[in-house]
Amino acid sequence: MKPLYHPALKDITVEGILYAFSDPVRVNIYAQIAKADCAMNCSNFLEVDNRTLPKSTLSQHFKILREVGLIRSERKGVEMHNTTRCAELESRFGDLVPTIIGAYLAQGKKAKNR
Amino acid sequence: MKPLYHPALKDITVEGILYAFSDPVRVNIYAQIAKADCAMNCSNFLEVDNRTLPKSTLSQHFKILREVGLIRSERKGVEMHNTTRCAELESRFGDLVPTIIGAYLAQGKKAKNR
DNA sequence: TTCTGTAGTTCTGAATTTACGAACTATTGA
DNA sequence: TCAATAGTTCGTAAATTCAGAACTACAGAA
Repeated sequence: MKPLYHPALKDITVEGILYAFSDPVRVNIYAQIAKADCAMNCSNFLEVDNRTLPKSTLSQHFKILREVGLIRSERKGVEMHNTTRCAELESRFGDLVPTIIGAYLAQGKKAKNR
Repeated sequence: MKPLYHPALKDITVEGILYAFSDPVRVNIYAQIAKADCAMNCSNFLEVDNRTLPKSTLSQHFKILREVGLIRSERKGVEMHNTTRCAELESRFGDLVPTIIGAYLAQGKKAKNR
């Protein structure tokens, strides 16, 4: 099995980030990892956005988040340990990622209050 | 020909905005409209990102920007008058859109300086 | 060591989405 | 009414995404 690819900070692009966040499932996953900034394995996400997703689909979403440079994934035993790369990202893109996630979460709250 | 659809402010979503910006061509078009905030017709964009695009493709990109709520398009004679809805957007999503466009433009500048 | 269960990846075909040329609509001005 | 310009819509080919099945990797038990 191929080793997981993580781009260097300098190779992370705004286009990549925007592409990754174009799917609400990925925004949701990223927001959850960011909130609980520590261990997060795929199985925590079998339910995202009230939808049950097959693990192959989830694996693809994690792969995209990883290869675009938003998260770091490390194998810990059988599980995968996913964390955000937010410190690095902030050094290069400022508030871009927090602003997107903030807007996404704020909208979610409003929707609930109806 | 069907009249052009523009969503009401309350129907604009973060998901929609992120989806629209997942394509660099659309980010580029939006950034240009925002910069020259006044008349902007499609033909100004036959060249985007150093690529020549057919007008049917451009028309689709404008349609997506419009239907997601990012721009407003009005027919003025034979041409189309495209403007951003930035005041409305800011009232609802704060800095979301300016932050995204800012990050995109900042990256472009860095790339040029190499 | 081997077996079993758990976690995740890769492969593959089907379904969906996107791109773009051709044909069409709308408007203006000769 | 005709021609020219601007843009949209249609149809299909190309590319992308989804999800089930098969596979790999590791840990713990027998």
